[in-house]
Formats: sequence, C-alpha cells, structure tokens
Amino acid sequence: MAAKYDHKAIEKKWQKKWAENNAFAASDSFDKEKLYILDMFPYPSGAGLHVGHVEGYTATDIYSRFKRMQGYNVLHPMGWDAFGLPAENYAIKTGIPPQKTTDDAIKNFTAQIKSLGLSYDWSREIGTHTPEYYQWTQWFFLFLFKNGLAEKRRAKVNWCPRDQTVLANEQVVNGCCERCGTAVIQKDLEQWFFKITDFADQLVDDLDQVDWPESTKIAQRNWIGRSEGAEIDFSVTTDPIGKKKITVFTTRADTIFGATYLVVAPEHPWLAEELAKSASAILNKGEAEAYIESAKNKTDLERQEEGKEKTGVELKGVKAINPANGEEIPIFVADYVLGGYGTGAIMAVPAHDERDYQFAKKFNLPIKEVILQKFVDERNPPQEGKENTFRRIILAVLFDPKQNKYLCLRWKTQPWTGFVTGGIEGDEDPAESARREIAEETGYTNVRLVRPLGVSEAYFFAGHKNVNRKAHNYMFLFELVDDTRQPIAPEEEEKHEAIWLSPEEVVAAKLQHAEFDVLWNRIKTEENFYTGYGTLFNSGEFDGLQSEEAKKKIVEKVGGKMVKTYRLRDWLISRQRYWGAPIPVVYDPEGSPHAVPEEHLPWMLPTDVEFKPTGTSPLGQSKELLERTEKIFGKGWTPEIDTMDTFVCSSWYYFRFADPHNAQEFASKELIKKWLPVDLYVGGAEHTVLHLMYARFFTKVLQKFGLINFSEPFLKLRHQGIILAEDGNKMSKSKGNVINPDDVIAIYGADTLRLYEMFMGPLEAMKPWSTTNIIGVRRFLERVWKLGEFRRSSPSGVHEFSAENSLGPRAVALRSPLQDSSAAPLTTLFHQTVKKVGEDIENLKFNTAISSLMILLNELEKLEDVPNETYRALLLMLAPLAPHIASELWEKAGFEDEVTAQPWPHYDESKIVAATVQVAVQVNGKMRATIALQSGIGEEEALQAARADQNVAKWLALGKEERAVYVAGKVINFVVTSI
RNA sequence: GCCGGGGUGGCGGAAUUGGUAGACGCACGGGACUCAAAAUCCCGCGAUGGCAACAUCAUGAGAGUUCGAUUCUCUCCCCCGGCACCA
Repeated sequence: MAAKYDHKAIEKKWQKKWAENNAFAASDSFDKEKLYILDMFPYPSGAGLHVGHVEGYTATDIYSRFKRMQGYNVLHPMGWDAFGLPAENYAIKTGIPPQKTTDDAIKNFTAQIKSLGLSYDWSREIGTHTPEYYQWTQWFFLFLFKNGLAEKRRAKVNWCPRDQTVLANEQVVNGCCERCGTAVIQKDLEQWFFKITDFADQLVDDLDQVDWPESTKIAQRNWIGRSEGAEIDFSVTTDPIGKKKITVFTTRADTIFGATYLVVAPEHPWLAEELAKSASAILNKGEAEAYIESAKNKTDLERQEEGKEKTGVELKGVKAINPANGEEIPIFVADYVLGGYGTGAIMAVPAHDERDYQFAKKFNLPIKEVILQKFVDERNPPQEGKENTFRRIILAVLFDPKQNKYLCLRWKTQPWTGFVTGGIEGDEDPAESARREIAEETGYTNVRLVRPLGVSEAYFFAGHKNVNRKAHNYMFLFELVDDTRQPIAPEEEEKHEAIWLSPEEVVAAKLQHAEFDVLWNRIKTEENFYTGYGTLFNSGEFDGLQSEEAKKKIVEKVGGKMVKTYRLRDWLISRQRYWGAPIPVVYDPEGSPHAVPEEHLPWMLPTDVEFKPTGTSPLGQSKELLERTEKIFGKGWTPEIDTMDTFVCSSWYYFRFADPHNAQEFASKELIKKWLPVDLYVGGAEHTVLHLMYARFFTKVLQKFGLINFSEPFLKLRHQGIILAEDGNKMSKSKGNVINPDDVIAIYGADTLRLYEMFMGPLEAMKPWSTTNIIGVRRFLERVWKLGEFRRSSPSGVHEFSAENSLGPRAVALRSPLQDSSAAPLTTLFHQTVKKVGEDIENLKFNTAISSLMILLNELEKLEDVPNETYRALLLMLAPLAPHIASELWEKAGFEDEVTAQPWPHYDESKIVAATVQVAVQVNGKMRATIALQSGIGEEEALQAARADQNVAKWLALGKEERAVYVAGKVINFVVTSI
C-alpha cells in the first residue's frame, strides 16, 4: 500500500532531525576547503518573513547544500539586525519595550526560517541587540575614535521632525526621511562622524577586484562621485595683488577663457569674511545677507520644488580677475553652488555648462563660446586607394529672423542643396572666411555672427566627385541684418542660385552632408551650450588645442593644481533614538569627550527610559546611565546620550559569524583568516550603496591597521529580484496583496515553495507571484514521489495497479523492477542533465536547473525500467533544491546514510554526445528540413544526406547551388542562386 | 536630464564565441477514467492559409552587416531601477 506525499509530516521529520544533529554546522577544523556563503541578515520585523526573504535564502541554501555535496566546508550562518526604528516606534505607540517585541519577532522569524528547511549553522546565531554583540560594535567605535576616524563636530545635518532624529545623507530620499516620508530639515548640531571619505579612493578602486553586478559597482562609484579637476585661484579687485583670492574647483579648465562670471556658495568663508568687515567692499551687503539667510533656511525639499530655477545675488562693487586673460568678471552668490563640494566656488562658463547657462540667461550675463564641438563623420569612411588630402572647409548658415527662413545654395548642375560652403584661405580666421563666402556666393554683406556651431572632421564631397578629401569643417550661424544684396561675380551666379527655405523646407530638402545633420540639430536647439570636449578657440595662445591637452596646459599657466574631489561625505552615525547601540563616550565636566575604557564594555543600554520622543535622546532621561557615569568617572561627568546608526551594527557582523561566541575579541584573527572574506553574498538591491559601502569601509579600516589582510569583504555579490504581488504591484499590507510564506507552506509544503520561487525566473529578475503556477512544481514533486512509490511497491518485479495509489497509465507502464543495466536507456539525457544541473546551480540559474530535472523525469516516466543509478542521481540532484522530499525518498529507497551527506553525482563527458544528431537544413537561410545524422559524420556525407531530403531537393532544384555552409551537428545551409 | 537593466506566445519564462525561436511550467482546447466531478493520464496549443505535405509571417519599430540575426552595429519608441544643481 502506497503512502501519500504528506509534506507536513515529512518536512517536520527532517527538520527535527537536522536540528537535533546541528547537521549543517561549519567545521572549524578546516580539513576541507572552506566556503563562506552569506545572506544579508534580516531586520526581525513584526510582520514576519516575506516571500522576498524566502527567495534569497533559498538561493544561498541550495548553493550551500550543493557545495557541501561537492565536499566543501561551508559556513552558512543566520542572525538578526535587531536594532532599529520600527520596534521603537511601536514602543512609543504601545509602551511595549523594544526588547520584548524584538525578541518575539526573532522567535517568529526563527520558526519561519526553520520551516523552510534552510541549512543554517544555528550554533552561530547572533543578534546585534545583545550586549554580547554590541559590546563589539562599541569596540569598533572606540577603535575608529582612537585612530582618528571618528570625531564629533558641528555640522549642518538632516533632521527628521517626525522621527526626531538626524539622518545620514544616504537615508534622505528626495528630501524626505527614508523611513517615514516626512520632509527633512537642516539643523546645526554636534554629531559623531566616521571619516569614510579618507577611504574614498580605495572604495572606488577596489571595486575592480570584486565579482559584483556591474550596476551595483556603478551605483557605488556614482555615490562616491570622484571627479578629477583643478583648483584655480581668482584674485579679487578689493585686493588685486594681495593674498585674498577665491579658489574655484573645475573639471573644465579648458573652458577658462569662457568664464564670464564667478559664483560662490552662500556658506563660502570668503564671503562671510567680506561681509563681516565694517567697511565691506560689497555695496549691496544687505541684499546679499538676506539671500544667504533665505538659502540657509531652505529644506532640501523646497530646493527640489524650485527645480532648476536659479537664484542668486550679484556682489556689487567687487570683481574677480580671470587669471587666464586678466578680465574682470562679476561675482555672484547663488545656492546652485554647494558649499560642501569642491571649494564652494566656481568659475561660471555659460557656453559650456548647463547650469551656468541657465543662470546667465536669467541674469542676462554674457555667454562666450570657447569650445567647438568636434564631430567625426562615420558615414563617409576613408576609401582605400583614393586621394586623401586635408582641407579646411567652412560651412555657414544664414538666417533671416524677419522671415524665419534659412539661406541655402542650390547647385544648378546637380540636384543638391546645401548651406553656404567655402574654403579657408591661408591663415584667415574661420568666421571671417564664412563672412567672405556668404558675400561672394550670395551677395549678402551685412550679416552678424550669432554663434559658431562646431567643428568637424569628415571625409567630404562638396557636390563634386572628389570623394575622400579629409576636411576640417568649421560651422557658423549668421543672421541677416538687412536684406540689401550686392551684385556677385557672374560665374557664381552661373553655378548656383541662392534660395530661402523655411525650417520645414530645409528638413524636406534632405541636405546630403552628414555635417548638415549636426548643423541643423545645433541650429534648431534653443539651448546654446555645448558641454562636450572639442577644439579650443577664442582662447588666446591655446586656440586649436583639444580639450584634454588644453586642460593641463592652462592649469599650468594660471598656476592651478590638479585635485580630486568627491561627492561622498563623512558618515554621520549619531541617532537621537533609544533602540540602538549606545555610543561609548563620556564627557568630562568641561565637556570634552573621552572614550569609555574597554573594560567597561558592553556600555549597557539603560532600561529606565520612556520612549516618547522629546527632540533629545531618550537616554538623557536615564538616571541609571548618569549614575553609572558618575560612579566610574567622577562627579560632573556626563554620558553621551545618542545611539549609533544601525548600519554600524551591520557593517561588521560577517566577521562575528567566524567566531560568534568570542568574549575576548570581535572574532579571533585566526578564524577570520580562515573563514573570511565572504565567498558569496546574496541580498536585496536596496542595499546597493548604504550597507555595502559601510561594510567595505569597516573592512578597509581593519586592513589599514593590520587586523586583517584583505580589503574587500564580499568577493561575489548577487541581488535577488523583487517578488511582486499577483496584480503586478509591489506587495504591501495596505493593498492587501501580500503572500505569506506560512500559508504557502501549509498548503503546498516548504519544498514546493522553495522550488516554485526558484522556478519563477532568474534570481535577479523582478517577477510577479502566481498562485496558479505554483501547482506546476507541486505536481512535479508528486510525480517524483510517485516514481519512488512505484519502485518500492513492486519488489517482485510486478506492479499491481490499484485505485488507491492513484497511479495512472503512465505509472502503470513502469512495470519492471529496478535494476542496474549497462545499456541503460536515456544515457545521453542522464549525463546531460547531471552536467546541466550542476552548472546551473553553480551559476545560480536555478530556474533552468529545475526545468532540466523536469525533462529528465518526463522521460523516466516513459520507461519500463528506471535504473538504480539514475534514480539515485535524480534524488541527489533534487537534494539541494527540495531537501525534505529527497531525504525521505532516499531513506525509503534504502540507500545508504542521508542524501544531504552524499557526494554530488558525476557525469561522463563521453556519454553526453548522442549517437545521432538532428541537423537543420536551410536553403538560402530558410529552414527546409531537419535530418538525423550520425554524430561523427564527415561534411561531404552530411551534405549528400541533406541533398537527398525530398523537400531540400525540391528547393535546390529551383536554382543553382553555389556553395554550402556546414556547421557540424548544428546546421547545413545551401546557398543557391535562382535561375 | 544622466547612468544602469529590459521589451520573445494568452501568462511566467527558455535559447546569445551568430546556427532548428518559443525548452520547462501555467492557462486553454480535445480525449481516456468516473454515475458525475475533482485528481490523474494521453493528445494538441505563436499567427495566417491549406484535408495534408507544406508555405508565408513572427523575438518593441526601422535600417545595416552576414550564407544565416532574438543574439552584432546604428537610429528611434516604450517600460523598470538608481542618481539628480557634485562644477
């Protein structure tokens, strides 16, 4: 009598067994090669585990089990990122202490995770909220403090009025608090910072060493925002020869001749000093001060709402001197220049920077172009064997603003229309050449240069046959001032006529030069700025140089220096909250900070506090903390009452797993050396910058001071995608579309849930949940079960069908007893499957691994005889994916030991190639037949066989066979010319 | 705006040193079993035409390279994610 696939009983049985034996404990003996496979540990929220957790955890679990079967010593731990705002906010609402809600949530999470059959080493469980853990978080703080990497300073910080705490830059999203969505305001406060900026270069450079998603690396690089530029001093007219200079930061020193004004940030020290003087040179002091005040009070959100609308005030009575050409230019204060970036001052080049351009437009400031856009025409490549002479050509566009029409020349002998074209004579100025050409060819002499449009290098034909002349083309836009026309030379008149075209007509004329596309695009755009690199002009001695080269030479000439700047700011870690690790610092009666000596760690989080937010830290209410401080350090000493950002706790937890119970160190050097770095790290993409950057920072600090000998904590990183609700939206409590893993496990079982989430699609993809699709993997497991049942119920070799075990005809066909046979059926498929499943799991492509197993099962069910070896291997391959059912079937089959402790099956490379292969036959690239060929067959024979096919022959007969392309084992293509 | 990722049947998705597009699963249709249903099993399933053999079209749109393009190149459209006054 056959047993039903009772997932509840089976899963309970094996989970209990694994727990009792701590079956997946990592061994600190290191007789086998180690592998550290880590999940981003969860915040134990009251809502419990969601299906997104399940996805990531299942992926690492499968990989861990697979690697154990391959003989690795795998460290696969789990813990709790247990400090944080939700528990505290809940406490504020209900009065229930965070300690209790957190512990309850951890219990719930643990039960849920265990019900998934995940193979964690539970003996290494950690929680960041336990004193045994946070004492080491505090140790790290002190370590940074002692090494000058943690310091308290007054700074403008992001303050969330609702959560009553400061936020790191990274925790401000669109000017709002990441957690509660309240608009963040700026406050001036004394706060603790970690000096992550000291490691900015290393944080960028070391990204090259790790196997991470490219998008994550790019996001980190962008966040750090390293840019290489120059600092250049501009003197001011108040003190033209003295030392009072404004240093600007620029990445575009090549545009310095186009600097038409200078801008300082409202916070700029020079400005503050200048305004503070009793006899300030600034004439409109009041106006400037009012502007600075209003800029200070703006929230990020208000700035955002203003969009890119520029504001600012000119500082009247003071000018800056452009060191490149000695020109005096006005100075503005404007908040589009940020005090905290670069030097807080810029030279504004409106012709070559979008923001400067907008500002200049609004305040009516001159725009001076100094870079010609360079354009290389790829459509007319140089031609082999043709003359290739370099010529300087001028292209000009004449615009009549009264008519809104453009002047073109139409060649009378050829169907070609274009803007005025000509050559540059001698060392004539290109703009002058253009003016001359317009006059000579059209007769219009009274024209005004609006702006240059660029310069191009192209292989050119100017309406003639001389193709392949490499030309250097300058492009200009002129405007007609008055339409009086002078007579022009008769031969010009003969050659072409001047015609006026409306913009629509210009487009319709399909101007043939590639340059004209560029020309036309530049004419059309209202925005008259170009931010790319190009050739310098209007730049004195630097005319004709390319941007790259000009930068260096100009910086040298004006006495600037090359510098690197970063967007990254130091990490603000103070939080005015209760539920976090206390900052282990005390203040002497004078108010200077002192480290709490290590022997007093853990510096305990007091419990005698209310949770209601008051704007100052809850720890300030604790009598116990104050008394403790005075008792240890003396009367008048006070404790630091802020706690640490929870990201501090999670920046080092991966070290603790190597040695989780160590009371002397955060982890022993020896065990760190053996287990770290993490070989595979899997978690959500929401941690692209925050957690991953901070963790890398901590690792680099430890390396710098010689505590570890590697610089990157996570060698390989992968993100699991988001699982959407069935309706395609994000799952959310308010939408009521959340799938609870507990419910799925109750109905279908943990194995089905695991398998389904892996079968949904690629790990990293965003994919919607489907309650109908999950039935497919459940059916698959049922059929595996049935296959096992059938084998057991027929020990004598004859299986009696009975309605009871609901075996259908397909299973009835499984008649014979199992036996090992050297001429086993499906040999090729079997070996292919073992290879494919192994490779897919290695590459975390679980969806296709599962599909391969399904294919194998489909074929096995058709057999009358399932060989022992095949069945064994099927269970072995299933073991990492669906460990409970695999274990149960393994035991029932009477195989040795436990399936999870077996080695991964081997495949035989020589048996992967089938004896005959299906080869596609095409005629002129169109599929006409598929034929079966011996796999080792020669080309001639293959072609003969293909020609013999009826349908192929039919198509070949329609023309003359020119040649044939033969790709062994894949395709034959006959190239036929039709008669 | 900038930087990433993507667009393939009714649906989730397979397939890329260029070589039979749609594996596997879901849904759907037909059949077997059943008094009936569920479950299970068998067959079919991109579109159009055809009894069929087969033919034509088809991987967001359009061009290009090639004997051959979902895969490579260019242009454009749309969706998702991140950053956003960073000089």
